[in-house]
Amino acid sequence: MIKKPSFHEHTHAHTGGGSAATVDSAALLRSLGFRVTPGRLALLALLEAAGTPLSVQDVSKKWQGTKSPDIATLYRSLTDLQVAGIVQRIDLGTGTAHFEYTPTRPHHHHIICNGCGAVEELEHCTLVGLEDQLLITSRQFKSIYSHNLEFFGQCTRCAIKK
Amino acid sequence: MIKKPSFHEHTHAHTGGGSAATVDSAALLRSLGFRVTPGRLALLALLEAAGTPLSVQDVSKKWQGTKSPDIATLYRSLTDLQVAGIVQRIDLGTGTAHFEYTPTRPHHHHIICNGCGAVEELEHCTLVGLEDQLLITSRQFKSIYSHNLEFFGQCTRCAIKK
DNA sequence: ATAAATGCAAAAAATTTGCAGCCGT
DNA sequence: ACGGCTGCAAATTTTTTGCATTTAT
Repeated sequence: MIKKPSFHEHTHAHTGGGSAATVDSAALLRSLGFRVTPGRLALLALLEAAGTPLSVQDVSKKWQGTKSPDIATLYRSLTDLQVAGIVQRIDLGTGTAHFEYTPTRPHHHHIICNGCGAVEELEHCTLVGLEDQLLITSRQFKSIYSHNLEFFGQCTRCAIKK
Repeated sequence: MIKKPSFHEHTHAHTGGGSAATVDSAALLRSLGFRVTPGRLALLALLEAAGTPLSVQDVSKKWQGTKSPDIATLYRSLTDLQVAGIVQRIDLGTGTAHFEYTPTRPHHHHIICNGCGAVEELEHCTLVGLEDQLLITSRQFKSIYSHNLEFFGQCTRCAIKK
């Protein structure tokens, strides 16, 4: 189901100079063995600008300038990028997959409002230590690659309304 | 989207005497305002016996004795029970919802194998303290009701195979 | 030139909804 | 008897797949 991409011999580009906080997505894509297409670049730019996890529907709606790529293409791209590790798939409890691209920001999690669905990004994650600890007591596992952590609560606005 | 159930004036049954580790699901259902039907009881029993989160498909396949309830009924029941808080909806990263009923065991999380999908249940959760801490720094949130936490790694069996 | 990326159509899978009849309380 | 619960059919929504065409390298 999930296949690792075949890495190329390119360097793991991160555009050394580091022009502002923006990442050179083109170089990043290339370094991962992807071809640099306008669609891919626009997709990553859109995700990055959004600042919150988006569903495929969201992406399609927010797409601007050119006509949005086909839904099928979006699913394919996002899945590929997620497998490559530069896009994270997040479960907001809505039943549909959401994707996040955070080339600059560190690994983190979210808190979602049960009332209105508002998503707040949390400061960086403190679970790395926990992973090591878990592996010690785990019977079946010797390695952890990733984790998902989402909190669900009520945002202040919804708290007032009710 | 997710609304808390309106509790009745019944007592929060847990069959006082505590006959074995098994919970009196009938009383529990009643205490939450649900009707006690053979389907509900069998569903909870099946989930409890499974010992791992099940999808609606899983439930339907594992159903035994009588003919499995309709998929629509399963979705309705599981959603209701989840809203009531006695069933948890878990995201195993498969894209389909999984449900868990653990009336006796404490709140916990899972580690899922990226290779074969094996699910191991982790010892109880240590995140409660973290929640309080998060709320202090959160801008938009003052209360957290729940959280999802799943780890993804490689189980020892899959580690050998590759 | 080659293989990857995309669009389009279609299929498959997951989830929801409407409504009539059944059953727990 | 009332209202919740269920089955059945159908509709929606989400996600995947096949194939011909375009495009990056």
